[in-house]
This record gives sequence, structure tokens and C-alpha cells, in this order.
Amino acid sequence: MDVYNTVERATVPFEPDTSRPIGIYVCGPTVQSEPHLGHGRSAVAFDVLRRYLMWQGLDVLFVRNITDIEDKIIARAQERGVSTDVVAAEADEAFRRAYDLLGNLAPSIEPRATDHIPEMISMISDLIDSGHAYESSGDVYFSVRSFPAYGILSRHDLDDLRSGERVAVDDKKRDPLDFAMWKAAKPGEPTWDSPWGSGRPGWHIECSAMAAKYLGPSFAIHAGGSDLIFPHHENEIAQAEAANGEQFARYWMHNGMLNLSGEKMAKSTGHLVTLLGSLERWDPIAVRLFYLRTHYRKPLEFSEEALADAEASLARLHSFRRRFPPTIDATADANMITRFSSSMDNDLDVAGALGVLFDLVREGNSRLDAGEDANSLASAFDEIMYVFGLTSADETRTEGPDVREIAAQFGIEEGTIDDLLELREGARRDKDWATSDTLRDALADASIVIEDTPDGARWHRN
RNA sequence: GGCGACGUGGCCGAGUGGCUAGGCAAGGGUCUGCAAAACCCUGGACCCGGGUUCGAUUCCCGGCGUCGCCUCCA
Repeated sequence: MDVYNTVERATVPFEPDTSRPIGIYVCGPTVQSEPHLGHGRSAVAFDVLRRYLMWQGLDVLFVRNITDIEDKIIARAQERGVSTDVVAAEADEAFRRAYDLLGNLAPSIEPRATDHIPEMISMISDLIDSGHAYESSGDVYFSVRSFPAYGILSRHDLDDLRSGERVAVDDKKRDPLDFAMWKAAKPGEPTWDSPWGSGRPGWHIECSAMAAKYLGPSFAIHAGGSDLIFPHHENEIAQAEAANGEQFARYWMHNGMLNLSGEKMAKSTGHLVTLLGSLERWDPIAVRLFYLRTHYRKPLEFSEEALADAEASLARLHSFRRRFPPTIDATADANMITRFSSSMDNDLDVAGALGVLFDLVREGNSRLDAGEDANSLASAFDEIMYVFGLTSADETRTEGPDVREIAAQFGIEEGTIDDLLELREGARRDKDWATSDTLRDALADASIVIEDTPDGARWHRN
């Protein structure tokens, strides 16, 4: 498999150390407010990466952090007159629900910044001892000049970034580009004790410390949004490598931004579409498919049309799958699997792999229409759908819908969907189209769609 | 100003130096009591100008346009 490594600015072979679990660290959200559609994109992109590696039989240790202490959380808590824990817990809950609805696997480990203050303090102390950091009036800053490789990820040259109007000059810093790892306590803020007095951690240090704790000083993949490349990830590298003396992440992967009217969605400007709202309006799995249709590194433009389009595509996939029993005992079609993997091996070309999936669907439908066996295709379909995470809960649900009220209207007490279908089959045999169609309409009103086939009627939820 | 990405048919969106991407939408047909689903067929594409090449949408140079990062941000 090849992946695009941001450090190299090139697609390179992915050669993980398979003697231990493949460590993936994804920068999770700052839980300051509810998620927007862009957050979902990032989560889905790297969930598919993880699923694909797992599907190949690799052992993956997937860590996604939760930043639960940070300037904006503090500001919001103060505005509302509640503690930062309340703000963080509310937003955390919203993120969790949204990620779950989108069909993402739960991370192996989900560390919170506030649970790792000692690890951060320890790393900061080491950096001070080794001359990479210094204390200044209760703050501790990382000295970018002490780390020659600074800028390796973002390809920034220190002298280009220098001072100017864009970087606030702060006389507590030796160099304007030095960044805070520890911030001295301010009134009304949550604080922790440290060797430099009470205060709280800066943003970047948490990821360096938590990644090292759970994945070791050197691990396979570090991922996140492309907006984190500078300064966040650049700073993470500086801290971690200066402290541990080893290469931090070997591969850096970044997803492209989700745009709204041509501009990036962002919390800070309120230029966004909320994620939970979208998941109510559109089928969550269709939202996932909307993300998947565009390569993860490219910008993705939000539009209602695109979401509706994704719903229609998803319906095609589902209606294909409904032509088979829930469990399929067949070897997956080798040709389709090969085509699928070669797309995926090309830096997760999911859009290309979706093309393969739809080819598979057409071929499978054709075979079924011709009365031939298509189980090997269905089996491949299931594998691919698993990797994409497009298998919806609804699809795997086995119990029938509650149609007792409708059944009662047709004179059947405590009737099931099967009873109704039987009734309708009888009416159709008698060419009683009025009853047959009334029944179908009644079920349609309850979001249950009936389709007649040569082998009898099928139903599914709309 | 510095660093970087992108520009494909009505819409969305892969990919490739010469061989059908795919989805959605549109038109025509088959099947069906009707419907739905499905299958078949059709149209239409690679921002502009140079260059390399037998041949470029694909490589190189230039231009135009859009966007991201350089400040919190998935």
C-alpha cells in the first residue's frame, strides 16, 4: 500500500513495523462546541484507513485524543458561568454521538488532556533540562531555535515566519515563534500544580505526551486535518523528537477541508453546517458516503444536492444487498477484491474503489436477472462495505417492523409484516388490485416499501 | 510576501501518455396488473497558451481562476 506522507510531500510505500500493533494517532476535537460536518469528514477518513488495515489482517492500535482544556473552552465556560468540565462534557457527548451515527469504530484508546497532566509536566521538565525549553514568569516555552529540524513538516523556514505583523510579539518569549507548553494560572481558570507554579498546559504538548504514552516514542501514522499541519503538528514533532530523541510519527496523513460556499467550514467564524443536524436530515450512512466519494486529501464542497445524491447512491447499494439473504456463504469474488485493493492501495483511493463497488453491483444484478448465482459477488460486496463502514444498522436488523395498527385495519389482530404480505399475495392472486394497492400504500405511509418480485414480495424501510 | 493544493461531461467525482471510471440527473427500450427494483442503449469531458512526444486530459513551462496554511481550527 502507498500513502501520501505530508513530510515527504509524496506518495510513498507504507512499510509498517508489523512486529507490533500499528499505531495510529489522530488529532481529535477540542470539545468546545458541537461538531460540524468537517469534523465528521476527518473521523470517517481515518476510520476507513483503520478498517482497511484491519481488513488486511493487521493489528491496529487507534488512538484519538480529546482536548478538554483550552482557551475557547475556558471562554465558553466563563460566558455561561459553568465549569470547563460541563462545557467539555456536553460537546464530548455530541461528538461521540455523531461519530457513532456515522458508523465509525470506537478508538482503541481515547485519552483526555486533563487526565495526562503529569505526563505533560514530565515531558516539559525533560525539555527544560535538555535546553529545548525555558521558563518565563510562570510560563514555559519551547525554543524553536533549539530544534534545527523545525519546519520540516510544514516546509516553513524560520526566517520566513519570523516576527512580522502576523506573529504577536510577546516579551516573555525569547523568539516570537517560541510556543507555550505551560501557561501560568490566570484568575478564574482551572489550574494544576507544576514545578513552575500553578497553571495549565498549552495545546500542542498534550498530543506529544499522550501519543508517546500509548504508542511509544516512535509510531506509524499521525493523522489529522490539513489545517493542523502548522503550527500544531510542527510543534508536536519539535517537542516529541527533542524530548525522546527518536523520529516521532513515520507517516503524516492529512485530510482536506470541507468547504461551504467555497470556503472552509470553521467553528471560529460560525461558517458551518452542524453535524448532528445533518445526521437528522440525511441518512447518516449517506453522509458517510458523501464524504467517501471525494478523495480524503481533496477539498470537499458541501451542498444539499450532493447529500441527496449520496442518498440515492446508497439506495442502489442497499437494494442490491436486499436481493441476498443476511448471511452469505461464499468466497468473495477474487477479481473484484483485487480491483478494490488496488484502488485502496493507491493512497486510499476510495472514490475509485467505489467505482469498483458499483461495477460489482451492476454485474451482480445482471447475473441475478439472468437467474445465475451471484453469491461470490455479494460476499465481496459485504467485505467492501465493511471496509467503507457503509453497512447500516438498519440493514443488519432482523426483527420486523411493528405493523399491528395497519394489520388491524385489514382485520388481522396482532398481525406481522409477513401476515400482511400474505394477505396481499392472496389479493393479487385474485386480481384484487384495489386491496393490494391500498395495503401497499398503507405500508408506504409507515415508511415500509414493498417490491414485488417473481419470488414474492420483499419489503424494506424507506 | 512565504509555503501548498486544486481546475474533468447537466451536477458530483476517480483515473490514465494511446485501451468504457463510477454515481446522480436526462432521453429511449426490456420486464411488470400497476408501482418499485433491475437490466440494455444514447448523448455529452478533461481551464487557456506554448513545449516534449508518433500521440497528452495525463509529463514540462507560462498564464488565468479557485482554495488552504502562515492566528484558534478536523
